[in-house]
Amino acid sequence: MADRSTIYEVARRSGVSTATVSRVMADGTGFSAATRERVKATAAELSWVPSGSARGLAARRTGIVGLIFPDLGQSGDAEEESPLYVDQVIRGAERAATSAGDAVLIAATSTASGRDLAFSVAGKVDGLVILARSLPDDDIVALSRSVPVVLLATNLARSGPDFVGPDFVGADNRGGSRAMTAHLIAVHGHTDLAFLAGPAGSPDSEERFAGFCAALRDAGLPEPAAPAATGSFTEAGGEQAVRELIATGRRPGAIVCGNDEMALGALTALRAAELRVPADVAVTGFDDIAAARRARPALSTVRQPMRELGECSVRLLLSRIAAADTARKSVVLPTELVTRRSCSCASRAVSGPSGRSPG
Amino acid sequence: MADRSTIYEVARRSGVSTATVSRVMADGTGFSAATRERVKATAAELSWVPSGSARGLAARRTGIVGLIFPDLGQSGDAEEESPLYVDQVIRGAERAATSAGDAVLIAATSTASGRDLAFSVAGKVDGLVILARSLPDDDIVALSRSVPVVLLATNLARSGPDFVGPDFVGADNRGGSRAMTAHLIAVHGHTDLAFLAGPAGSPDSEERFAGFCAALRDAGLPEPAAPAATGSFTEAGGEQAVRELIATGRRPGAIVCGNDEMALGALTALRAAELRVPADVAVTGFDDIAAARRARPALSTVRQPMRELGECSVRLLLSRIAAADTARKSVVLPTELVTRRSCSCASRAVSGPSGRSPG
DNA sequence: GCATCCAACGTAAGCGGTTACGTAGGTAAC
DNA sequence: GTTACCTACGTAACCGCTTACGTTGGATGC
Repeated sequence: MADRSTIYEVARRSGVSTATVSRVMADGTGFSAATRERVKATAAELSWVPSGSARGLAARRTGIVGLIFPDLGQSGDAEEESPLYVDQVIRGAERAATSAGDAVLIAATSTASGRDLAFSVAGKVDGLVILARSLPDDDIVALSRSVPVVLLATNLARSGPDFVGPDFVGADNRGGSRAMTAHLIAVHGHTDLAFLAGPAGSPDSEERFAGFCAALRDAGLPEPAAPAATGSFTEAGGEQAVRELIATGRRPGAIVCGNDEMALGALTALRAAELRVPADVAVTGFDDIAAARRARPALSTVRQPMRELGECSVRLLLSRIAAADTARKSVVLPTELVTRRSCSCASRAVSGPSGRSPG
Repeated sequence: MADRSTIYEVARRSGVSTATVSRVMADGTGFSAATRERVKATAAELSWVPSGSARGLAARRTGIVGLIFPDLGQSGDAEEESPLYVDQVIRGAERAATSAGDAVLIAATSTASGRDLAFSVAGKVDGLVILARSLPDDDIVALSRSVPVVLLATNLARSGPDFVGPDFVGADNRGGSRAMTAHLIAVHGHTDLAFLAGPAGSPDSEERFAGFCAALRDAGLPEPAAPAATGSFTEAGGEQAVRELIATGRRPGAIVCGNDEMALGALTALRAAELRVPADVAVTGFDDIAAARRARPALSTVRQPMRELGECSVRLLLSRIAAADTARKSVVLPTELVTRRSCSCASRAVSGPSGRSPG
């Protein structure tokens, strides 16, 4: 509690200068073993902890990285255990940071306070990891002008000629979607597949659609020019999109959805239309949120390695902080196929890496 | 990236002094609207964010609170989604901090690095919330000498005459256990109940045992002098303890376990002994970890309000930071009874607050 | 018309470390 | 016995803010 003692006090009592105390505390060199012990003893005796603020100021390095994530499930998840999606990322980030001697500052952006919060955090850290859907692109661009930023699982839409965006870490959307689609074709014999896209302009959705198309091409099936339907990345969006699809008279054998929420909505719409899943139509998602496993039927999906994404993004951020003026990097982590009932699989999980590529 | 500009640069370009810039950025008073806009514009133009370190140094307040938690499930939870226990606390802490304008720094202590990590964090924050099982008591005492500390869901064993421990926030162990035991007696008619205690000296275990005894007393049943068995707070501990209990020839109608892990172990031991749960013997846990719901039979247990605990501990910490020299506080939050198959209940969840009391 | 008061600033002394640079004393080389 | 060099420190100039205190100029009171 008595946070009163300073490096001066410790130096005085140890009979050395503040420089020496500083060197000892930083595990540096330039002092004898005896001096080291004396200083450490004095510090312990005074229960002195060097001030992070003073250190940060003088050394121009706080030793803190910030993680900004969207505050999903503000309400309504009293019953539902909230998607541990974000939690895994947090844990991964913490682990990577700690093992590098840094700490992680977390902040959830509720749409209201997002901008101010983010800027407040930006001042306290050496760099920022920004998770998808935390902030509008403009704010991200603004932030990245005052502090190193790594984007996680999202990418800036704007890619002008000389615009160099922040570093990026994400999962292999294309490969995962391609693997899932190939699975539906090769294992379950589907030939009439429909893709349910997320909001227009979403890089995630576009990449997943590209993977879907690639798998069709691979199998020699006709490749659609555009997704069969489009909606927002929500249950309501998926339900709506499938309802409209059905209304057009289309009856695909399988529906590949842009994400799990949409797939969940798709299940609802299909049930309402008295179509059985997977007997009449197979449904797949993307992300493997907690609800996917609990859906009836359990949802086949593509899992993103959340913890690894968290770790990876912090590592990338730290390397960027250490070397500011190197080329922009982007890292793509492999996804994992999770096959459950909704695609007619009985097995628990067939896993397989989907690919890995530089950006 | 160009984190170059300082308050001096902003002041110069705005034609004011640094004091005015500072006042504007802190949303203070003592400047005209015109000045305010000019400064804000300049700041945005330079994409300047005030340095948290410099602010912290000058104002003696970082605006950061630290949360220290144990790094459970380092390995082996590839299949198991790790108990979201801690994650809920983190989210709660984040919410409370953010709404007070602060941020949360998180750090997981793996037994190896615990001490150093904690002290490193202590220097960067205004105060610390320390979750149960993160650190040995000695380290907690040491930390609390250099920074305000709130203990979460654990309490220091040592309570010497003039020893004033840190503030404390926890769930109503006694009330929760009492309610569960009363449920077993009143609803399911049990009269021969056994308590499976955690490690000796654990305040949690002791309080839960006390609640167990109180319920027996309430019902006019004989009250044991000591728990029927004792083990560590793990599955192995619970399994072992029940095996030994059975070996003595004892066949209680219900086993009230010190926590969920022990209860899970108990299920295993009972199965091995060919005793059916709940037909032959009822089993209950404490905590409501994720695995409790998925156990066969699903485990009846007592849920701690993790998110609320996180929120509450941060709020308490912030009030302590604001007013250092007030009496030690302790807050006890009510628990919730969660009845599932393992106590013969079919219903999903019967909830009820268990009590609330000052310390 | 003059004292009073207040809003709107400016001045400058820290806050508690880090670190470039300087120095003393001892050792090795020749 | 010098010179050169290295280890183990000390000196002091920052790092970029906050804030107590001082100042100014116009409005107000009488």
